Amino acid sequence: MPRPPLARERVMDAYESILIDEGGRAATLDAVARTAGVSKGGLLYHFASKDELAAGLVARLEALTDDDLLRMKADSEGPVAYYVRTSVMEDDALDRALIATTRLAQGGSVIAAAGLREVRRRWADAIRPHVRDEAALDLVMLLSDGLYFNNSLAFDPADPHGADGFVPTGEGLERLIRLVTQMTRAPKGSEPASSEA
Amino acid sequence: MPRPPLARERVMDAYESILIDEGGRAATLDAVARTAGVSKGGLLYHFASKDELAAGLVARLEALTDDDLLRMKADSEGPVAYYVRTSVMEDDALDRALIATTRLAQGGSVIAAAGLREVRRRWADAIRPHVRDEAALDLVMLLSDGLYFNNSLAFDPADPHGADGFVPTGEGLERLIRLVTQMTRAPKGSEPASSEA
DNA sequence: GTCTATATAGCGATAGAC
DNA sequence: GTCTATCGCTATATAGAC
Repeated sequence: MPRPPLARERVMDAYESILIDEGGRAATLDAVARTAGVSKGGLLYHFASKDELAAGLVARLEALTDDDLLRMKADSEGPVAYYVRTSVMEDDALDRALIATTRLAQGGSVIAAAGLREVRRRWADAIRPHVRDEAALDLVMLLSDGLYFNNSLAFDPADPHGADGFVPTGEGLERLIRLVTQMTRAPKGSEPASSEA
Repeated sequence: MPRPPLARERVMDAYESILIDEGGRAATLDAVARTAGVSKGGLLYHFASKDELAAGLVARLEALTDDDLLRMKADSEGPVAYYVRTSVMEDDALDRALIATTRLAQGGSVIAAAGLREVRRRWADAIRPHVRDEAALDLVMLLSDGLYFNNSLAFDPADPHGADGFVPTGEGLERLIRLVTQMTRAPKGSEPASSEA
């Protein structure tokens, strides 16, 4: 990798943070530059337009998704439990990129919406061999989408009522994971690692 | 009801349509007025500010939700099947208000986010007595959220690949509904219509 | 590679005629 | 109740100095 300049990464981080904390409308070039500690001109050297900023975010999301797919494969609990568990926002790099991209997509960014569909497709492909059928796959994917959706509606991170109890945590989450893994598990000795159409 | 002026409703419809088709950023006063066939001044007579426009949308969403809760209660298949089935966008009035409000919320509108949480709470309260436990309720609610979320990512209504196969339809949807209703059904003779904490 | 200064356009909202 | 005209602000993007 050509290892990107530090300022570029700082701009990207600032863009992400503003999208997450204040929504798409607040993510102006001015606000992003100020938060990143550079001038508007400095920002525009690295990202020549707002569209390039969005494209940079999608690229970051896709790279982080690749990393996550490797961790998912290696997880001892299995992909379904891993996927559902990691869908409750922990504020790690992947969660942040995902929420930020979601905000952009809802604002009308075509490139962000396409990026979201692409990473979702990758996750679905990785999970498909481990569930019993397409209905089970739909269930797992949609459940995860629902978790991210609810998290993405909580704007004020200091407000514990942001997600308003719709995102289970702790024991509630564990019970949900047990319910879903039981409901979707592929029959023993079917296709634990094979390919499927 | 004092029956609102026609122009007011036309403005609201236009606002909704633009939010759905082009996203929150495109929903400017100019664009809304043009689509509604009134001038900007005319629009601002009915809605004195952009915030009032957003508040009007939330009010419409809440009214449509009340209607839907009545239909849900009366549905012969039961609330869970009804709720999941009606979560795949059919482009009816409720779906449109819900997607439009979602767009606003993701853009950073606090009032829209609060409105969404409120209607979601009403649906959850109506469904709770009909499922086995809180984990089952979480599952149903999150699944529905996931369906709406995916639908809300398909911007171009002419593009059938917008939701990219993640939203099951036809037989796929029926299988999903069967899976979920079986998974969450309350034990026979528990509390089919009682109240619960 | 980063800055300041500025061009240009679009937005929300007001004022006042009809 | 609806219109036109316009103000003041903010946004994206460019030009050019350092």
